[in-house]
Amino acid sequence: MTPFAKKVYKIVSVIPIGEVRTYKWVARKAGKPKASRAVGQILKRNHYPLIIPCHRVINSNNKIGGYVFGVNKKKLLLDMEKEILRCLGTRK
DNA sequence: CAAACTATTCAGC
DNA sequence: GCTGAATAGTTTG
Repeated sequence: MTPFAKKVYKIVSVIPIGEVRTYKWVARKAGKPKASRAVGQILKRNHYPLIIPCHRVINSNNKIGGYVFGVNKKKLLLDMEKEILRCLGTRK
């Protein structure tokens, strides 16, 4: 576990459901605004996918970068989380 | 330690 | 909108 990775994990795990953050945003929070690519790599090779909502981390322009299970799955995942929020919030 | 790789980002056209 | 170059960190040898 590298220090930078640790920061990234913590930051990403703080992202709320239904929200998305960009690699740049995470990198900036980690203290390395230029390490956006490194962030993506860490998420890709992370050993704790359960505590790291990597599907909530996308590139700029709200575009999905990549995903081990497929970009389409990632997109659906985000949409699914929105429905979860709707269930919890409006309790509909 | 150095080289290669990467789910990116920015600038130029 | 697409192509090319640059940045920083992880991983592997």
